[in-house]
Amino acid sequence: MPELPDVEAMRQYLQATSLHQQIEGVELHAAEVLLEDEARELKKELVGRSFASTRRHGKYLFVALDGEEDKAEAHLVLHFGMTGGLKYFQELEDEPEYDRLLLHFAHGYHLAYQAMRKLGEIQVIDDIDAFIDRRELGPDALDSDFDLAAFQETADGRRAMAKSFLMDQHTIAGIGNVYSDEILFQTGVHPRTKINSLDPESLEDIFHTMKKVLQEAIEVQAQPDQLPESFIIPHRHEDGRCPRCGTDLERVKVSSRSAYFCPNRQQKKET
DNA sequence: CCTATAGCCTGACGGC
DNA sequence: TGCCGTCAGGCTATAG
Repeated sequence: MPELPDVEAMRQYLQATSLHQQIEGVELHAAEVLLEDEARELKKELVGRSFASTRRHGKYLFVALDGEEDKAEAHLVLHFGMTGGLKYFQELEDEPEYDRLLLHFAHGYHLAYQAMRKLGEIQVIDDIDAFIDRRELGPDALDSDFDLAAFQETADGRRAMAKSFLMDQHTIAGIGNVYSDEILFQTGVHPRTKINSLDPESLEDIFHTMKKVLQEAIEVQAQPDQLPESFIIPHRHEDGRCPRCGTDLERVKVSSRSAYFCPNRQQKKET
């Protein structure tokens, strides 16, 4: 589930539940591939400290660690891959399946990072901006500094298909398979349209729709069943029909991902 | 520089 | 029932 709105919902969730509680224990369960550092280092970094604040960039969640003065600035980095999530709970019987990182707080509550498929990432870093640079992440899609002019600049000269363009984290950080479908659906652009073949008005429409769709999804905590029926997301499955004209939705591969679209409202534009 | 493709990881589901 | 292929809202490395 984790695209920008989902990660933002998790950020708010962690922010609301897990700040300012001392971490007493750290458990790792079959988490090797998720860890950049040695597991022992991760535990050493976390135990005795607490979470002070949160920040998100694209699909990455950063949690600042508070604590001993002699320790350097540090942030826990969480990336959720395709199946990751967070759960805060009190009773150990509520421990979720496939939890890879389990934190025990001083007052008896627990926070679990769980992920069935180990495609995510867990590590501790000292500098968020350096991390974003190192990963060559593009601007966060919802960053207010990322305005229309900046968007037009990133699109300039790009021959990629619209869907691939929106999903490229080096270009814009935060949009994945599902929300790229939504943005293109709402702008009436076929997912295989080449970015450099779009007229300026369509490109501008994509930009504004991108901001609006992501914002709206955050407002409902990225829960698909809370999104408007007029979105394509609730209908994004085999047998799904366009909520605006009733046409059977089609599915095509774009960059080896499944793109759902309405063949009536999203006509392919040849280059 | 750019874009497209395989591979990583694990489980669910449908067809034979 | 068991096996096999495909698919799943991720990213990186590599090939063209």
